[in-house]
Amino acid sequence: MILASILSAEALQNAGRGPLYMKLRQVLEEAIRGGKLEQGEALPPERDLAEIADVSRVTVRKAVDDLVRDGLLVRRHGSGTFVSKPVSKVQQSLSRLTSFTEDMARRGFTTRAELLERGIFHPTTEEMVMLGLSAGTQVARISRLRMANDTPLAIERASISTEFLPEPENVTTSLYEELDRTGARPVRAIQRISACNVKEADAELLGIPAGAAGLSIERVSYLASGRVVEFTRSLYRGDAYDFVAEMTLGENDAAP
Amino acid sequence: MILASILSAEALQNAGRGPLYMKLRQVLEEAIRGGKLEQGEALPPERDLAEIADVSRVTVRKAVDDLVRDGLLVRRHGSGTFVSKPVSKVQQSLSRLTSFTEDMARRGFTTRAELLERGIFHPTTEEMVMLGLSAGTQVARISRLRMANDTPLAIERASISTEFLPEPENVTTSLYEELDRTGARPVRAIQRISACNVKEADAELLGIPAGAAGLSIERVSYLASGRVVEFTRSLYRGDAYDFVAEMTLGENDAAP
DNA sequence: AAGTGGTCTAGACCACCAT
DNA sequence: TGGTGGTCTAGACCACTTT
Repeated sequence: MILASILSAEALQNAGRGPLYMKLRQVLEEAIRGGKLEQGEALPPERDLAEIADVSRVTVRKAVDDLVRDGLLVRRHGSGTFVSKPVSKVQQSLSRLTSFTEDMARRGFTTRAELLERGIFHPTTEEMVMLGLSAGTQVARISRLRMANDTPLAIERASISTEFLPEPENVTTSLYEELDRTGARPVRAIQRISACNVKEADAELLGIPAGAAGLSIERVSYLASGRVVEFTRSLYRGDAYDFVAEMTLGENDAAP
Repeated sequence: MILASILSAEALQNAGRGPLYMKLRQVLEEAIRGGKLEQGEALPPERDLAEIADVSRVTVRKAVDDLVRDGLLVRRHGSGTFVSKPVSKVQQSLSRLTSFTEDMARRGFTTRAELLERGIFHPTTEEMVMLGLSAGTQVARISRLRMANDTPLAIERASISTEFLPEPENVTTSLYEELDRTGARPVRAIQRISACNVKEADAELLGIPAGAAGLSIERVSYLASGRVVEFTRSLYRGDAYDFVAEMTLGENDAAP
């Protein structure tokens, strides 16, 4: 076992300072980043690691926990712990309003969407405010898990006034295509981008560990008339998605 | 102790399903979000929590770990565990190129910057590529911890060709002000925004737990001539900063 | 000095996966 | 069935803060 020398109790003594689990974490991290452990390769079982490094299994788990959170390792229950294959990043330009489907197609990715929810519901207070719904009206909701090349990339939860999308079941691939058909394609959108730690349930859908960083994007789309068409919350995998924005210096503030 | 009833062993039995630490986490989370625990209020000591809920201290720590990672609780070594005060979010528009200082001043925040590093150095390979430096030339670096109303908000690490910033020690508040003075104020910039889990060292500077979500922003700024002026990596607290982008639908792709 | 969080241990049992 | 990760325990000692 090659790792025996890297992880020997003596090696740990000489590793960086701090608690044992940090030293162990650091040694493992260097082994991974340094290529001593190849992508997809299995780590020794936790019990073996504990014996090799002469620490308790709890300490091994704490070190591995960190590396899993950082995305360097992947645990598979009952199977083992493996060095992850890095996900290549995808970029989206912010200067142009496009749908996820159009966006990915342009890059040559095959996209797929798994339907999580689709139908007509009673609006939440937030939906009423964002979409400008009057009391008693209903709202169409479409929640989808977006995949690019069969890797989950984002969860998208869209709310649309039934006025513009009376038949949500017609939406199969692109929401914007269907809005085109109903004559309600938005021409302007405002996005709010922030970072968050992905909660357990969403993390499971995206295939990432709970607590991993995600890009949360709230988008409100407008018709030329100024009316709000849709309100979408998306959650992108932080390790797989970049947003690119071009900005210019000038006195031209945002359009009305 | 009010918590005794909320956290009693029986209450835990009836809480959501899953492992003990998840139930405990959920009960605590509901108590916090439901306002049963006020902001700034101290949680009972871990040992007490363990006894109240009739679980081991390790299990209590695992539940609390999660809530600390999510930012609902703050641990203070030797002092206690407290319900965090939420940080109000700040927004930055992406449609206009502004400096941090200008940006915050417009919102009425008082800003302060703690200098982390400032001087002239040998460039890294990345800096040479990004700034288009020729071999043997040097690079000016300014790293600062940005604060708004005395709360750390971002770490900013800027690299500038010495051609445009021969005397980095002149930069006190705004980098752009100094570039204005040397006649090298950029007119265009491209930003790449992504989410990441903040590493220990940076987390400490920002006053957030390691692993919390951060917005990583890489910015390359250009002169009107097209030359690159600066290359900046910023790391914003995910819980305190939003980026807002306005987009329009159209055939107008990004400018050359 | 007393109380708090931070780390660590040895051992146990369960749930899942491969064979 | 045997090996793997997932959870849990009781108890110990250390480091830091408060009094």
